[in-house]
Amino acid sequence: MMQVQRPKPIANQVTEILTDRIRMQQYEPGSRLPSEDDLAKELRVSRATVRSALARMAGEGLVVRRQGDGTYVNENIVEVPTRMGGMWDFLRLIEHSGRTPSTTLLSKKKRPASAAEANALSVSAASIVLALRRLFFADGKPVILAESVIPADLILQPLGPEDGILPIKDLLSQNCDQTIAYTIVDIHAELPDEAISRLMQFNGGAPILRLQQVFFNRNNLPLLYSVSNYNDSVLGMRLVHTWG
Amino acid sequence: MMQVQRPKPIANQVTEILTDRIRMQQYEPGSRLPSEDDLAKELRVSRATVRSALARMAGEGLVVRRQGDGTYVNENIVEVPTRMGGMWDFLRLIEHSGRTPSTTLLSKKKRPASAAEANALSVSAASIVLALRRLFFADGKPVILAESVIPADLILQPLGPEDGILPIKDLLSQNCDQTIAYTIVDIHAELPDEAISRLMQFNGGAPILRLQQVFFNRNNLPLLYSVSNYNDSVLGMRLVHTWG
DNA sequence: TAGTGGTCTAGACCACAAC
DNA sequence: TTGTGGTCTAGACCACTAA
Repeated sequence: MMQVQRPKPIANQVTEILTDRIRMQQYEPGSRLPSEDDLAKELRVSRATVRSALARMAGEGLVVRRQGDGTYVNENIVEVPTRMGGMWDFLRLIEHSGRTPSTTLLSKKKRPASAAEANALSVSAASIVLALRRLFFADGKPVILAESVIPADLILQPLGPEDGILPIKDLLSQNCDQTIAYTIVDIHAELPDEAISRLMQFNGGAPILRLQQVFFNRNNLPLLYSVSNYNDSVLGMRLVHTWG
Repeated sequence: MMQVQRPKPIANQVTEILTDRIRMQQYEPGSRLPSEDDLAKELRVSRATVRSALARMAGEGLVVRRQGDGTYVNENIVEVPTRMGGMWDFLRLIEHSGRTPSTTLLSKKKRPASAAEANALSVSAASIVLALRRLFFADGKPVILAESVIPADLILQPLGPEDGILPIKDLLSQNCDQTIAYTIVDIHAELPDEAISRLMQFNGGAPILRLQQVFFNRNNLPLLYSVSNYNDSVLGMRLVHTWG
């Protein structure tokens, strides 16, 4: 099931190299990186390629660039999961917060879509979908309860017993041969109902974050609709937004 | 107080032109844009410049690009405020949702910083800050209650009577000569206390979204700390995330 | 003034999808 | 096969900051 490894784009490799150096503190927080010309010479690539990598890292907030001065490691950003995929890969998100992640598959079944699901996925009412209910833990404590719904006709390869706990990105790739291009997220504050409170071991009346997401591929085909209940008293939700 | 207008970068102008054409439906939702070569010829710029503009628009989800095929207007994105600034400019955000925005300044005063504020702004405990409490309305209904706090020593120009209702971006620019480079946002679900419920005209026990933000300039200097209480039952919070 | 990042160009070649 | 976007290069010039 492993895909063939075609050579990665040079700019991505440069991004990885520089990101690794920052993570390994080879470039210390707050310090200045070598100039674009120096990096280009060292890595044997053009300055444009280095710039493309640095622009991406600046967009994620990992570095700050100052014209006439230099490129600096952003010391405020170290613990923020600013990577695109990382935000919706709950296991990595929890791990990133310094806790031990784990997950269980509560249920996996095919059923007719609800009205809201059919609407979100642009499929006809009550058409068949595969529904996965999953619970994610941080240090053994439940933090995220997610229900993901996929149109049944997208599934090319039946899910094996281990596939239910895969990140959705990988599940869509392996079982549907689909790649996520973008997602639209609606964020709401909710009071958990009794079923959710029980599963997430709530006792007080604390509110939770509820994220409703639709994932699309490059052809604007809705791939997956997901509702995540997010216990933000345990695991904070943090974003970085860059300007320009 | 108007700044001099230096010529805008060509790539930004191209971005604006193409974005306008999409907004004006000159390029219809779902339709294919002219090829990069054609746009470059038409606008008399290099293909690299066109690509820079299109890459930005694709990063915001406004268009979808398909190698070997073309660049398409994303029909799912029309109402999503994906622009970087737009997310935290509440007046524009409300306007974008199709309602009439308005705002009032509840209070404006200098006072010592709280412990949380001093920590967020990296200033010494109880140093003087300017605090603005603002309430934003959509069609006359209160939707966002925000308290913004600026270190007093950043303020070069005293705030006039009209400055209290400016977007923070403009306020920081005009009165502090500062530009926002990025912001770190923490999102939580909260039950509003009695004071907030009264100001936002709540009656039931519905939870709200609370956003805590710190805005930084390119020198990593904290400029402003803001706590926004967000009535998401009136005004939904929606984000777009692109991959790649 | 020297060195940095910011912008832009022209051109080459590749990967991919539609016809 | 053709045309599209994806990648990369080399080089020029500009804008800004620090010394």
